[in-house]
Amino acid sequence: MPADEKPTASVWTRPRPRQREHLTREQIVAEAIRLLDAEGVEELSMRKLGTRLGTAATSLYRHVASRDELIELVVDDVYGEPDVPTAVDRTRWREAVTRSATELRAMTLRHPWIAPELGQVGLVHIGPNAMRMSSALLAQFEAAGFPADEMDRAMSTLMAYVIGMATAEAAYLSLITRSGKTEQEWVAGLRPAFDEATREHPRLRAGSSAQQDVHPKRIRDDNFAYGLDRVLDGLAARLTP
Amino acid sequence: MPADEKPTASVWTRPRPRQREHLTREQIVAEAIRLLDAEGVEELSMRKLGTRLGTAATSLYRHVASRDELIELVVDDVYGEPDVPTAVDRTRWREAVTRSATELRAMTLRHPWIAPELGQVGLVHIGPNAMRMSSALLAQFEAAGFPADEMDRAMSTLMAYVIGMATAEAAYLSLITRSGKTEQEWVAGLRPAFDEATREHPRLRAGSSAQQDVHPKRIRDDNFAYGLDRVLDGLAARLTP
DNA sequence: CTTCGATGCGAACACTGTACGCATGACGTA
DNA sequence: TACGTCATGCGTACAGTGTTCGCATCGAAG
Repeated sequence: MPADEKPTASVWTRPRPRQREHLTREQIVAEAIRLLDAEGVEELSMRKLGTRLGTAATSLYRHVASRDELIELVVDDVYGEPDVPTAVDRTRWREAVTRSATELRAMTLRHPWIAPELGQVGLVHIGPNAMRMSSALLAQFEAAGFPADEMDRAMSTLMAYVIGMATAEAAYLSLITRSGKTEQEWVAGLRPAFDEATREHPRLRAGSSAQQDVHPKRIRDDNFAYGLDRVLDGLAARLTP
Repeated sequence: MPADEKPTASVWTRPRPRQREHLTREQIVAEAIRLLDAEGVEELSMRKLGTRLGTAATSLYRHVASRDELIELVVDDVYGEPDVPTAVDRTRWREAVTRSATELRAMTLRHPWIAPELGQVGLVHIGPNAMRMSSALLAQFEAAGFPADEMDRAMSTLMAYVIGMATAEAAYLSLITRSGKTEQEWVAGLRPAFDEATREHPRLRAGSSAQQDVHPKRIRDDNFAYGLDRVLDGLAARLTP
């Protein structure tokens, strides 16, 4: 065997032709979501994703135009998760909307990395799942009795609240995850710095110190429910004059 | 003159010692904001920013620990822009809050790149400007008569709505800016694709086609005002039972 | 068996954030 | 005036990024 043989010349060194069960866009998106959930958005690189899928990074470009497009696909895929009620009867629209809002929040908390993307791609997505979701949500406001020219403003109001709130929570939880501590440890550890920073703004301290012992997750759930109720109160007032 | 002389050996090739008017953190932040406004967040690189300031990229690290920290500084600096009323009398809290919300939205629209950052850093910032702003806003809810344990929930509700709405708008406007067209051209150009995409969800088309001739900016302003009024209605209902 | 389009992939390019170490300036002290 | 010290600027380098290109190889169709 000559020493200078090219690597591809030997049957042994040449990589076995891989089992050609074709790489699909769906597999790529699914694995990307797994990677994003595990490591966050800035740890998603094409090479790392390729490795996880057992392919070279550049192979991904046969199925996806760019990293940005991949993220668009990933976002729309996640939009397929929330289970928003479709058929609604007139008297229970508020239940349905509450349920939808809760599902959307849960979606964002399951995938905290999605929040900044929503801020980059916008809240109006044209992916199929996002459209299905929006359409179903809009149907709920229609069933509630909102006139046609007010329906989408009502929906935007709700969506803005939900996304805004969930974004704040997601960012907060991402920080904690990156720090490697539990939420309670993290809160406790930050308290001195927080007290120091709020020395000049004692008002900001009032609300949080009252609930010092309550489980943080409970607080967040309550906060979300409180605001959601206020928003729905305000919207409902438009229906019964 | 020997041919192999090192560049630093000659008085002529050696760069003149630069006028040492020290680079400051303030200058860096200010120039970063200018660059971000002009080119967006992913065009902000340390080298490009250095060039604009007439320094080497690595010099920036004497004043700023990392790119991420720079962005934190930049975000807090922008939080210094909105003019939120501080002293409020009991009967006019709603005016004050409306004014604050409008200022916050304007801030986000002036600097659309800030929206994704809010989703990454969180809505609760510990920068001095962000804290001053939060404190002033909270004072308005206090003046309105919200009990201490409800004040910050009310504020969070409002902030979530404002940030959510402004984020959506900012993302939308960023897209348009990047396309190089005016908002009206862009809307018109996208209409066919939109109609195609909404073929299966005709509900989504209803609201937008009704306002086809209205100036888009007007629509956005109205949408924001509508939702803000609903949120404030819902909050106000807690004060006068 | 041959041909052909679709797919995987190695190499390369331009670019990124940032660590390191050296040079140079300004400044307090002798 | 001379020296030492410290903060600052910056050239170099490294590991990593997204993406393009061209070649190799495959499955299926003719």
